[in-house]
Amino acid sequence: MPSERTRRRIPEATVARLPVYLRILGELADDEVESISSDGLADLAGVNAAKVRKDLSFLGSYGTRGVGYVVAYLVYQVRRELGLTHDWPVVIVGAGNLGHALAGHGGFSQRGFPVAAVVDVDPEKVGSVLGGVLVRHIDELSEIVQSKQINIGVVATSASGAQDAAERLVRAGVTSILNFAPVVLSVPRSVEVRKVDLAAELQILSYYEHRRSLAAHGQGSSHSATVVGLATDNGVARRSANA
Amino acid sequence: MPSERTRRRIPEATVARLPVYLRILGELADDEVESISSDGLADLAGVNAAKVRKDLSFLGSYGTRGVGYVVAYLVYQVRRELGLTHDWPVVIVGAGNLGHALAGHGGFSQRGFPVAAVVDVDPEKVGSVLGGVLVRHIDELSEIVQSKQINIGVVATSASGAQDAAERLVRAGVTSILNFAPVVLSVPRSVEVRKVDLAAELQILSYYEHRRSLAAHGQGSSHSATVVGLATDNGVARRSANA
DNA sequence: GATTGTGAAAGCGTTCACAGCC
DNA sequence: GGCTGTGAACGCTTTCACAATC
Repeated sequence: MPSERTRRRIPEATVARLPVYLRILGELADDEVESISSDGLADLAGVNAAKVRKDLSFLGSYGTRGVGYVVAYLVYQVRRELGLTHDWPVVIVGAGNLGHALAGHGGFSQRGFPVAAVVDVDPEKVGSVLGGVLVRHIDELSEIVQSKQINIGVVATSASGAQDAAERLVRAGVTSILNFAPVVLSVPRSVEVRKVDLAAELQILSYYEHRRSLAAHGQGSSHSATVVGLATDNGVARRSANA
Repeated sequence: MPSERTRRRIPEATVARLPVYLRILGELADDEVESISSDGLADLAGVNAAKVRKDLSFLGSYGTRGVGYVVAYLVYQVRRELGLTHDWPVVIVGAGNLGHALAGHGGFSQRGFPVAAVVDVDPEKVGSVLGGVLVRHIDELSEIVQSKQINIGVVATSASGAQDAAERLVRAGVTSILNFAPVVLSVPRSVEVRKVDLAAELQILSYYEHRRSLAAHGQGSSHSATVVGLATDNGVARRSANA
């Protein structure tokens, strides 16, 4: 009999939404809200209620029909599923602009990801203090990762330094990487990589802006009815727009 | 006859990958590579060749059978599709840690998104210079957006300031927002929002790390064969891993 | 009466596999 | 022979709709 703990794998799309639910549930708990319906949660998360119910059903049956979900209990279950029952110290590679901001950004430690170390290749930067953490030389990476039991590394180098940083992290024993450099990292399949590509995000927005301007100038193909939607700004209100 | 310019809408997933192809094509051009096959591009982008061909086919038939794609021509076509034939000035709201890093980050202007302005609510911060841009008061937002014809805004405030920042941006006339604050923004449907949620990214990595540790400790359900995969680290090689 | 949990349907996105073209 | 472009198959994700439960 497989342990009750190891249930079916959770779809990627659901995993990506759990942190959003978790944050909202935390806020509700702070406001001393005791329970919430899938509808309410959906509203706050900007998704629809069916999705919330499906997503949460992958964790188990933690709601009560006719009532909703008990906030505190659900927080506990989501945290457990995400592996947030203990802290995950991270190491940041790159003490430049971005590494600086990330180390100084309280949100990390606050949410269970204390910055255990910052390393850089540049000896000039070694020794300075970033967000309360001493910057060390990248050659010390292995020792740091080992001694502090770090599983997650953050690549905050320039594009040209990123692949090397990733390889060093992998060699040091890190198995998950969050990559801020605009490069496709080459790592063993066993290493999980997520990327945050700022320029790409802006380019995606640019695509939609561009389309919009084509439509607005009557270059729209069959129906320029979509343009009407643009005009139908209902001030600043949404909530349950996705229903 | 609809203009040749306004072709079928491009799937979201494809739009999200175009910036990656574009960056790689740019590097190839710098290296004076003249043409590339879908296979080669797929390799560099970390996806498979069928996906590259499907994606590019949405732009039109710009390849040559038996040969591949001419790099310079494809760069032009992708840029045109993404609306990158002109610059898109952006305004950053929030002159804190993150706003600082973003403004100082050369990558923005370099890729066609010059930081036209940084604004903040805090009068203390107004007047200082960030990444070569003077920080102005948020009350001047409308004037700035109007006079500089800004369509894209970046929310780099704290969680508590984000919704207000978004509303001000929308009122000022911005129609696309890149949100770095850990909040679900409520905006009119006509406004495009993309979010970058650092804590969420780390929590997603934590999920996979956590799973891994469950499997490693023999708590795996049916087959712990996946663990073997972990041991099969082939040093640091991947490329075409997705094929 | 309210709300969850979930099969079934619909909608997207990815991959296959091959005809078409150089 | 090599490589693109694409219909068709497949798989994942979302949404619907309703029986089960409080």
